[in-house]
Amino acid sequence: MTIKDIARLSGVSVSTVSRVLNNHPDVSKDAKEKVLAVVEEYNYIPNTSARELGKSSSDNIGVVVRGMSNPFYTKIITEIGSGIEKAGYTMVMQQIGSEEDEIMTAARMERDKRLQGLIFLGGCLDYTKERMTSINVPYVCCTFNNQYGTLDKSDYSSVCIDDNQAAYDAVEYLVNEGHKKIAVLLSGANDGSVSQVRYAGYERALKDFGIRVDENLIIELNSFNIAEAYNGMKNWLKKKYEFSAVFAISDNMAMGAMKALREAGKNVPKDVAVIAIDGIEASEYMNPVLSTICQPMEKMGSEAVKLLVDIIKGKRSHKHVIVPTSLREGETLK
Amino acid sequence: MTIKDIARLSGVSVSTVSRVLNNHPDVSKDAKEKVLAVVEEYNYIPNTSARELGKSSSDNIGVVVRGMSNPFYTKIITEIGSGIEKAGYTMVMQQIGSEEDEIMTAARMERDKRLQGLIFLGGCLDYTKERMTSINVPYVCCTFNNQYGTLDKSDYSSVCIDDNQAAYDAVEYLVNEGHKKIAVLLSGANDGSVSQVRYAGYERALKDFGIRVDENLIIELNSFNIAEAYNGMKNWLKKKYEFSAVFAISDNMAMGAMKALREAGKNVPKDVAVIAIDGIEASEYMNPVLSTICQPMEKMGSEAVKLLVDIIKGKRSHKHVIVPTSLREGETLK
DNA sequence: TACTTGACTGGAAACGTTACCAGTAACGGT
DNA sequence: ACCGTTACTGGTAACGTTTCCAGTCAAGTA
Repeated sequence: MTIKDIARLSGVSVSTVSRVLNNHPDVSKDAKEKVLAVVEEYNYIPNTSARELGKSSSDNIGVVVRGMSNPFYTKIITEIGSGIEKAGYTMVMQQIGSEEDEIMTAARMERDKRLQGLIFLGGCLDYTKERMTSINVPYVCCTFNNQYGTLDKSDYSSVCIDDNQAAYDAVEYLVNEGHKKIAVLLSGANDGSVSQVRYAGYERALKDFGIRVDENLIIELNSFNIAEAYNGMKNWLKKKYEFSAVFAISDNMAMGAMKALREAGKNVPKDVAVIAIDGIEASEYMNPVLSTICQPMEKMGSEAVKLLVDIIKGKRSHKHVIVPTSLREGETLK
Repeated sequence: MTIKDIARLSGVSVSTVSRVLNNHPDVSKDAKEKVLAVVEEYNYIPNTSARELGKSSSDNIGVVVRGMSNPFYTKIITEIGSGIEKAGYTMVMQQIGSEEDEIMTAARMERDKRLQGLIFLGGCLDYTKERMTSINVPYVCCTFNNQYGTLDKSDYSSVCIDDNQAAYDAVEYLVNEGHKKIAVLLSGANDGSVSQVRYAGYERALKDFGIRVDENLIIELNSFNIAEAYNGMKNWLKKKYEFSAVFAISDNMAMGAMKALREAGKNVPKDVAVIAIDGIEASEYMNPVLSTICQPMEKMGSEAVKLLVDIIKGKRSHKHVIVPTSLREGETLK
């Protein structure tokens, strides 16, 4: 079944069929009906490859995810997927490990799959203006915004929370409960991005509240991995530094850390208060329930898609969206 | 940059360039080198649409996921994604809600994206022989195997654990601890599939150990959703049925249920023992650590891809793989 | 020597669309 | 009566590959 067969069967030309299928104007009601009837009858589906070749473009939107194992991303991806679908595009997802280069991956994808746009999820700070020249389609950074990077704000879009402020808020909650020795659980320089920004918020808060930053209370991990947080915390606890609270820059880390605390005989929240950022579902079912600054994951996903699609269609220019956070008062604070 | 340009620049014909790019035999070493040099120099990437059109086929493998929100699937998807990538194919993923029809979705995808094969993740029991005739490429069912369905075993492949036996094992552990009043948390008929099979294992075990099935101890939910398990358990607890253990057919459900138990003042495991099936990462970090029958998620994902690719390439015929489970002895058993 | 084989090559017709261009017919305004 | 416009239509050249076919040339064989 090709467009030619449809043309023959409905008694019009190939051009007319193509016009009908693409909702072009200038086609008579009569012709339209005839064509659609035949299309319906034979359950005809156009050949995507041929269509893409003809148009020299596609309806593909690329999604590059760094570290999909973090459950925080799952919800966002789900939302992005259905958003892309609904907008009539196709999602082409590529997950990459921490060692791979997402910009090169994206550039390859862009050409290979003839992408119309890109969404980066969980990216890094090292997006530089020069490197991004290899990307020739509009892109949206979801969950980070290259705040300290060299990118030109008018060259891309972003959807994220105010990470610095979220961290600040978290620390403020702890300080208000009387905590002064606040350990911070973060991911090392390589994984950069969000981790660094949130750390900056931690530092800013401490400074504001007149608390000295204590190097010994900084627990640096290599990733956002839950198991690693567990091990990292376990090792750090052996050093017996004094502390009364933990600020984990992600729920996942907090979950790992809490297990280590429990095993070390520390009661949360009696002995140690814990707060984090993310608001994933699992952490709401822990015992005790994790107190955390929630990111509106669904909204972030749908917003990223909406933005990108509008930009692709030329309906708007690049924009940087800061979505609001909310506190989940769990049982780990006091 | 097209194949024509490459041909011109390397002084050979288009055909030869095509042959080089596709690793066809019968091309001289000399020509091959010249072409590859030019390809390298100009960083040429073939046009996928044109290639697909020319071959009237693609390198796409479809993945249809029902309910990606269940973290159990995330790991499998990750593995499937990288497996497909490594095999030189492209993953086209489509997630569907509980109300959508995955067979129709798959059939549409197959034609639209010119799929070479399909992987179904988290499917249903209602795959019937007639309905599956709309799928004309090989497919692999991952995490379920249509055990009670009407499909012909030689028409498809599957990779899953022995769900019936896993449930049996779980119940056996409980019985060995002396439990007789074992509540079961499962997902209602619509969501069928795995839930039904596991329930059958529960029943079989009870029968084997001389315990009567008590309708009151069957807690039926509408999905595998954690929040729903929480609410379902909460409501069920109001009925004050006597019970000493809970068998949840999935980790996610167990996590929801445990929160409800906690809030009802029931201590796990002192008052109530809990066991589940899945072995997701989060449940290992709960307090208490969930005891569960682990599925080898990575293996299941990679196995599914390997099987499918081999079948696509004609290297083997359909096969049904049962992967082994393992017990994670957590802290919810005694 | 003549004939076959094998290794390699190029030309060109597909593949199934889109988009441009030219063309027709009907209709309104001068 | 003529022209311009509008509403529609069909023909056909792209789009960038793959693949088939026919060919060349050199080496091996009878």
